[in-house]
Amino acid sequence: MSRWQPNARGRLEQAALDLYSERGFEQTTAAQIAERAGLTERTFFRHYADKREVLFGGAHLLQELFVNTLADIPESAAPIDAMASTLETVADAVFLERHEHSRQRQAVIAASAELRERELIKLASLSAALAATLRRRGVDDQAASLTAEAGIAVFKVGFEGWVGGNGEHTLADFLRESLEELKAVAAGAGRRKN
Amino acid sequence: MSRWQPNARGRLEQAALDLYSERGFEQTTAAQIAERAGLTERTFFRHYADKREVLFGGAHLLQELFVNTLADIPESAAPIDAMASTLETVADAVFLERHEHSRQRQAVIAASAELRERELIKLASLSAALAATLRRRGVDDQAASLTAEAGIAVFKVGFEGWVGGNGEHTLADFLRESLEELKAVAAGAGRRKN
DNA sequence: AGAGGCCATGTCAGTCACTGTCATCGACCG
DNA sequence: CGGTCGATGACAGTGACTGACATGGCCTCT
Repeated sequence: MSRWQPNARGRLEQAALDLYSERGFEQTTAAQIAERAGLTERTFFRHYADKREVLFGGAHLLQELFVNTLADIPESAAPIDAMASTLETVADAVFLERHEHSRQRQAVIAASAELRERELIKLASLSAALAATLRRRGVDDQAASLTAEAGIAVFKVGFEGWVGGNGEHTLADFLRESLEELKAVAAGAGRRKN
Repeated sequence: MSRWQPNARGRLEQAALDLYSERGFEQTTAAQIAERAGLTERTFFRHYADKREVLFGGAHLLQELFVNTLADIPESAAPIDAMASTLETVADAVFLERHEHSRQRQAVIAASAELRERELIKLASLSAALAATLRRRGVDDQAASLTAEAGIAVFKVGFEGWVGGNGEHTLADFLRESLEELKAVAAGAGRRKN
């Protein structure tokens, strides 16, 4: 019999997501999350640097997956194709079974400006890491930054479409569509309505 | 003789930028900013919703300028060209005489994760406003989002180059270069080093 | 000119995010 | 069995931010 229940982090994350969903992020105190998880406020802040971070615990692993996936693609591929392939691979590896979970999580984030800020800086960090990986593959500085930023833009737009959809199409489907649209736009052929 | 010195907001902004530069954002308290501006902490928070916002007072006006500029471009222009033109027009209207000021401000922001978060959400807001403007011009939803995101990416990369440069070239110069690079990247021709 | 309202600011008390410090106590190691 | 370690608790403190109310020049209306 151990002194504490196991998986403190997991309990904190679950309690936080539930409370943020029920009453909103701003209306939830760290002490309430800790209490629901059977811990104290002080312990909450030992596991997470701040109230928002508890929703982004997986971001580091996700970024690693992105970077490793991109690094494993043959350097013969054009940067934009390497990015496209990376996005699709990660989408299939992580987001195939998570439509409902992603939807709930995204709803919570969208409802709070503070959480949106945190999500944006995570995406910026991801973009910087992808750009650095492209540079290691021999891509020019500026081209690497722009390829990574474009990839993130494609991901944002595709993800938004996927989360708002009914689950009939996979995230990878949305990403392919989004990438094609970006190529069309960059070529000066932005699509008109209808 | 009026009861208070005029231009409270301006004094607060100057005091904040100075203090953030001198001792860093986290090491500066709102009370210190207010004191240097000859006001109280409470008054600081009457003018700015939080400690970060004092550095972003002009963002709303800048966004308006972007949107109005884009809205004034003939609808016959391709979306990406309208975006490109908008970026250059704004660059020449606002950032011609501000190289040193932009450099100092950007250094302060880059030094603080919290300030970077705030900057990212301002850029996201700008992107959303530009996308909405493109939609009003008859551009398809997804194409509008991607054109706006691409424009912001071009702006980020160009701005970074300009701020890091010696002032020989204008921001508009950097933006043109960045846009060309994005077009090359999207076409599958990302530039290699050297 | 005088009355009254307006509005930017001051004052003060309160909540909550987050931190530093020290105590506790089961687990594990030798 | 004694000692160390690691996760947690307890508690006090700082600083961001808010709500409520007071103050006193300034403007308007008469």
